[in-house]
Order: sequence, then C-alpha cells, then structure tokens
Amino acid sequence: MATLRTRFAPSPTGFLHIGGARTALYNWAYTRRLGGSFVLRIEDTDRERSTAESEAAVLGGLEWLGIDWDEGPFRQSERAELYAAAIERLLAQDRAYRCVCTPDEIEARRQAVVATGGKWTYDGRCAEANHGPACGPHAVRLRVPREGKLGFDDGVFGPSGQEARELGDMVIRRTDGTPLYHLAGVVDDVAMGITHVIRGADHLNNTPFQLALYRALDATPPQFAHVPLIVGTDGRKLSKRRDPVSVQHFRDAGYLPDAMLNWLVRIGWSHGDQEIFSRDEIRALFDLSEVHRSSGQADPGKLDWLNQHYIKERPRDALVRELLPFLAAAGTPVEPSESLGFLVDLLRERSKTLVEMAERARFFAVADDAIAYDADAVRKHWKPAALAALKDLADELARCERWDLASIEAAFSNVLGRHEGLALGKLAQPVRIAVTGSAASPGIFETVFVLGRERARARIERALGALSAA
RNA sequence: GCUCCCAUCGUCUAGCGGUCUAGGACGUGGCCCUCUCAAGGCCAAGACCCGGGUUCGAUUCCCGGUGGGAGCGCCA
Repeated sequence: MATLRTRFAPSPTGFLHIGGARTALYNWAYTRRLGGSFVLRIEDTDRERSTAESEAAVLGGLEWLGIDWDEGPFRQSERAELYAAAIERLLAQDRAYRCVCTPDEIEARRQAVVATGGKWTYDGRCAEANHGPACGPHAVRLRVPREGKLGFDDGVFGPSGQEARELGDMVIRRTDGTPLYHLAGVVDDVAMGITHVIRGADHLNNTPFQLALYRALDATPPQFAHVPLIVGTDGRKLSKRRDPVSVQHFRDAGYLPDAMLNWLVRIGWSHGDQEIFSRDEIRALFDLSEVHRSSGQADPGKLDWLNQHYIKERPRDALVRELLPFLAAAGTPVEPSESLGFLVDLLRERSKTLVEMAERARFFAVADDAIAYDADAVRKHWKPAALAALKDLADELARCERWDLASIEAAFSNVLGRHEGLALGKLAQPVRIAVTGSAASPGIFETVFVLGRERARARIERALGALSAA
C-alpha cells in the first residue's frame, strides 16, 4: 500500500483564514498521526487574483500556527507544462474537445434555460463539432459521461456523488490557454501521488466532476474526506467583511497559536468530552472518523477561554518574550527583567489575550509621574481620611529592611495597627490608585513589590501631593 | 429554480435502540472565597426541529415536511 500523502492547497488570494487553517490542521494532524508526507501547494492558476503578498501571508500564518509541511510549497504557476501536456493528451484521445462558444453566448443560452426553470449545464454545442487547433479562440472542455454515477465513499460523509448527467462538459482550459482549478488540481494530485484529499465541504459538489477528470486521466482517485464548513455567528459562510477570519488578525489580537489550534480542531471534531487538546494530543488523537457532518460556528468566547488557559500554562520566559511586542505596540515598551517576569505571573490569571495583558501591565511600563488616576476610582476611594494612612505607609515602606512580600505585608499591618478601625480594604484601594492609577490590579502587596521600593515611594509621594491639593 | 448536504441547550458537543428524570464545555445568573480585578470552588437556568412509520421500546433506524447551508463560472 502506498504511503499516505496529503496536501493543503490554498489559493493566494487573501490572508490565511480560519477555515483554511483548520483544513490545513486536519491534514497535518491526520498525516502526522498515521505517518506520511504533507504537501503544500499554492493554487495560483488565477493570475488575476493571486499575489505574492497573499502567498507570504498564507505561509506566515501556517508557520505561526506551527503547522509544518514536508514538501513544497509548489506553485501551480510554475507547473504550466504539466497541465498543458495533460490537456493535449485529453484532446488527442478525444476525451476533451475545443469549444468556440464565447462566455457571452453561453450566458445568453443559460439565461434562456434558467428562465424556463431548468438547470443549466453546458449544452454540448461544440461537443461534436470537431474543432481543430486552428478553430480560432477557443476553450477546452472535458467530455463528462452522459450516464452512470460519479460516486465515491467520502471519509466523512460516506457514500456520495451525483448522476453524471447532472454535470455538463466543464471547461478545463481557458481561451487564454491557462488551465482551470479542477484540471490543475487533479493533475497535480495525480502527479504528486496524493492519497487523501481532506478539504472543505464546499468542494463536495465539485468532486463528481473531478472524478470524471481522474477517469479521463486514467488515474485512480484519492480517498476524499470533506470537512464541514466553519460558519459565522449568523450561521452563514464566513465573510471576510463580517467576521474576524484571518489568522493574522488573531495573532495581532494576542491569541496564542496553541489556543488557536485547540479552538479550530474542536470546531467539527470531538474526542469524547475532552476540551483541551495540546498540539501533541491533536496529532496523536485526531481522526477523520470523529469529524462531524454539520457545519459549526466559531465561538469567540470559547477562544478567549482557551487562550487564557494556555496563557496560564505558558512558561514564564516564553510569555515574557511574547508579551514584549504587545507592550511596544501599546506604546509602553519595556525591557525584559526579573520584575517583568514576576508581573507576568501575576497577570496571566487575569488576561484573556496578550493585548489585555499588555494593558494590565501598563502601570508597570509607564513612568512614575505618568500615572493617570481613574476618575471613578478616585471619587470612590480617595477620601481625605486616607491621607494620613497613606503617608504613614510611605514612611513604613521606607523603613523596610528587606524588599519582599513579607516585609511589605508587615508594613501594611503596622499602619493598620496604628489607625483604629482601618481595614485593609480601606488602605489597599487608595494605595492601589496611587501606584497604578486604577481600582483594579493584582494583589496590593505584589503590586507594590513588583514596582520596587523607589518607584512605589515616588508614586505614593505623588499621590499624596495630588490628594492634598484636591 | 435545480443538485447535493446538514439538523441535541445561545454556542461547541457526548450519545452509536432500553444505561436519558439527555452528560460535558464555553457563555449567562447566583453563592462562596476575597484588599480590588481576576483566578478558583459550588449551585442554577438552558436542547433531542415537526409529522409519520419500524420496534416491546426511539435522541438514536427509515420516509416526508420544515428550517439552514453549500454548489450550480473560461474563481479556487
């Protein structure tokens, strides 16, 4: 039995979107578990719409996700002779024929048929005309069988296919001489020895025609497996305008690749009740037999939950490194440090994305005299009564022999002990606002600690000034 | 319109004829914890699209309806 060979064949006409990413993931996981070769092929036969930037974006997206391929990327634009030869062969065998109908003529005839309620397929006007190479501008059409069934056993949907007569003779070469997707894709799948074609369910209806192509090419079709579509929150096909779909968008929004993979793999596939799948578990457990048939919505809330899960699990150094660009993008660049690492550990429990983490780290990244006091927080917690305690705490902190959590906590206790009836909450909030500008932050001892003695002191002094001026 | 496909809580799903007073997860609400925000723990509300069959018995099998989706290109 031939070794397993799969492929992901995106067209470089935009960014890598999550539907494509999931298709790539399924191909990747399937191939990795069973052992085989995963081929990457760029389908750029549509020269009008294909761009180098798109190709780079698609490749970049896959790399970011950690979906690696074994062969390629191959570009169909570089394999034109292969398709040309295949078409000539089909022509020579009379399995394809030249068609001189122009798009306009066909459109007119199509309109007429549709107007009477019929289903349009090419009417075969040129099928028996025997146009030779010198017939002028012409396209080439494949002779599709008029009867019989073009059926196959889909890996996900089971027995599938259509009656051959439902199909018309499809164009396989444009008038300008370039091959169409169906032809190029099938020729490549044959040439590359692809054994399993795992792709979106939107190709289910294309498969019968492609089967006819395999037959005409005297080739054995691969095993097909169509995976259900990912639809938008409105239940319709993903729209680049309505839905956030590009992988790059999620990367910029602060999502981790592992979270993306986990999120994507569970839309349309499940393994019992398990929700968390590490990269290794995906490649060890994924199987086509557990792929569903109905399309699913991409739930952003679930992604947030997964992302936080992976943020919580990420090693500290990696998380710090990955957070840096987001800090810079937020206008608060900082150098990696022991303190930043400590902060990240405080923030990982409170951040759904790296963007959110960067926001929460703002108080740390910003200069001591640049703290902006949140108006609501000030109104609620900056009572004149807090002034004395705040002043007392500043002195107490200055006296700490060592700068650690225990000493800071002791300093707070000492202050509390000296002010009758003062609860920790009444002291912590004014301090929190003083050192972070906001009423929400990690634990007050940790927050003061991470700033360091000097920065904490400077901030409390400044707050004292602002408070007494008020 | 025609062809094909799909159908369990708002969402992702478990279920492969009796174990279902239908389980889990996200989200939502409440409670607990608590220096704030989170995190965490506990509890709650919440679904088998409808109608026929088949069967002793249907969420599970079959048919029809309804609803939704995809495809019907000299796009991929």
